Amino acid sequence: MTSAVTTIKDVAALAGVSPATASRVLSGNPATSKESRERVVAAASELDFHPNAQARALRSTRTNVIGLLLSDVRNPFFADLAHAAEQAALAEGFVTLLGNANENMEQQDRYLDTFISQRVDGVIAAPQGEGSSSLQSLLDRGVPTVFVDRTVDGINVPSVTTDSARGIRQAVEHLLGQGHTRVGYIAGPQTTSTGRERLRSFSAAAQEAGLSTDPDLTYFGDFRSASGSAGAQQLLALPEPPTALLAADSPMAVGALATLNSMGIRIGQDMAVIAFDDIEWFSLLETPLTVISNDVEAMGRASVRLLLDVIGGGRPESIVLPSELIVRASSAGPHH
Amino acid sequence: MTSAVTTIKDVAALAGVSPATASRVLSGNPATSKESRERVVAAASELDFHPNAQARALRSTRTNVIGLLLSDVRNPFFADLAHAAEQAALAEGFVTLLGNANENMEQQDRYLDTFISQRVDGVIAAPQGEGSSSLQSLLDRGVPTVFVDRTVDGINVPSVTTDSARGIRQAVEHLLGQGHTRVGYIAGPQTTSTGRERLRSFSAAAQEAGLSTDPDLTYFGDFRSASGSAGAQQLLALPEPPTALLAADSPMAVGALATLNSMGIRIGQDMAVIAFDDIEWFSLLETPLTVISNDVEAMGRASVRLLLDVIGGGRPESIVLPSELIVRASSAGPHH
DNA sequence: CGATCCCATGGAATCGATTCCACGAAGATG
DNA sequence: CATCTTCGTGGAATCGATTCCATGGGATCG
Repeated sequence: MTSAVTTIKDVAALAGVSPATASRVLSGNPATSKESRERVVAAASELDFHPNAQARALRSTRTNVIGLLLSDVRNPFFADLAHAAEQAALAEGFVTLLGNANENMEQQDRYLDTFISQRVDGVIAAPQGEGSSSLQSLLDRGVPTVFVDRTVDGINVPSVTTDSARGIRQAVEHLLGQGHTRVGYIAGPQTTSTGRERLRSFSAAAQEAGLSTDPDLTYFGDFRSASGSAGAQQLLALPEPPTALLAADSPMAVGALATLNSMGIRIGQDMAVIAFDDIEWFSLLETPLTVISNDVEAMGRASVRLLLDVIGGGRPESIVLPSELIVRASSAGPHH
Repeated sequence: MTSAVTTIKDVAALAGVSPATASRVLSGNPATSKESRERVVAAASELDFHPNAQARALRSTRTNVIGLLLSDVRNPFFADLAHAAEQAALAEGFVTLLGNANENMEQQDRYLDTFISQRVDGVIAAPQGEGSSSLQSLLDRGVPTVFVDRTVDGINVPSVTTDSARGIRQAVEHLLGQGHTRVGYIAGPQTTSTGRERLRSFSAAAQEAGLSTDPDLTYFGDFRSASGSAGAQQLLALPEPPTALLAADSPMAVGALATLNSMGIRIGQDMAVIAFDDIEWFSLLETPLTVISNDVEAMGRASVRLLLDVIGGGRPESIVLPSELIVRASSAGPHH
């Protein structure tokens, strides 16, 4: 390990040109001769030169880093989203700083502050809450930002979201068609736009379809599996329990399934179950799960595309992707 | 949006001190008076000052960024690992650059080069392959590095791995006890240390236990679910098919399960199945899945702990975590 | 053939923090 | 009361790239 780090000066010296020329060659500036291009490239590879990204960013005010703020990569939905976004970013020459907010406001703000300090070129966020001062700082500084999956009321940045109303309406109508009238809803946290929108859509659809609007049929979870278990337990303990359950995301659905299994309640027979988000293995369950699916891959790619547009100075329109009910065996009629 | 960015000079001016003093206060240098501390902190908050991480890193040669190189976050094992590592790093004041290598050598090298350029303070990698020149560059430069889950032969860096031999031996003995003698093995890619070690352990255990060592009973997959499906198909098409399957990771197990389901083969009755890695919902399947489990959370945390030790100049011992068979219903005896 | 333009180039300033060094004031010691 | 520390401070150098600006040589044009 040679203690001295190789800098662009070393490369320039070896190539017999000035640092300015070496820099031009290495950063693709066209104002260079073929001769110096060859010499510099050879020298750089000879010295195994890796330009210092900090120095470069300091002067040029571009970092080629984007910040990706999610709730939790352990949720398959976000894992897919993270993978799609990261791969799309990489293809455009960006690397990804990952932040898991864990549905926690403080951690979200901590990451947003870090993104500001890191001077990331842009941020893709699945935000939560309302009055985040860090989010406001980010926008005040003009850091290019797009929302993905979720939005924040009153903050106008381009977003890629899912139209959950459509899938939820289909689900409600499907359940009604199967003879269900009391449907338990395991809601997401009302601090997220998706949590709110899905609950609103469900309530509206339930009312229109003539399902019971008993408020006890709604349980407020937090998008994590433990709350799905708790929700299922509470709903089943009602004097007049539901005959069907709809969970607002897949971890809560998993939690609910675990509860049902452990109570010996047969899914699709004693209890219909529908989950939001289609996860690969949901179709492998004893009773394949009926789901409201959306295209996560497309969402991840679209968010990067939008962000690049914003970075480039554009003002792209927000994108709303469709959701759709996929009927499998878990949503059969009530047991008689 | 004021066009001028606020720098530490602005903070210093507002606080009535020099930039040097402001810097000392903001970076926690104890050589500061209470008075200037208060004034600087107040000024910084008043101006919503976020120090430029690039400038700081350039001078101080510390970035407070670590690079995390994984195969694919969509694999729940790596998602759990990423989450644990990222949270542990955050608690120590580090943010995480995420790289998905996708079991692809070029992409791995691309990320390692990026990590070098970004001058990350350390790298946690689940590597693959052998003669990666980028990996060699990383180590030649003395970038603190630890391996997690996987290692590279001939490269001596601290690592956190799983002793898969133990769990595999238990699985083989368990299957033998259930009367199985032909066990199909869906192996991981032999370009990874885990792929090799698990195959070696399985072969050794199978031989010792007296199971069939027919080479056709081994299918070489790539740790992705499609190869699990293909593997199950090929193994079942043998003239003398196995009565049990062991998959070297969870996505391949999922693929195999999908194939078995679609062929109408009943898991735990017509075919025993055991998977490596315990995923939350494996116990929710029609036939809860017998697995070889390991503590991913602990692995993630340990890798950060080791890395911090290396960054601090230590030479920590590698850690090997145990694996253990968890018997559920999917591994019953062969059907008669 | 002289004036003009273009293009590759090098020198030097610059980005925004940290840190070395020197300095003066205050407190400790004999 | 003189000397020696200790401590907080500011000025200036520094990290390693990019980029502005000036320059000289060759091609182009009238």
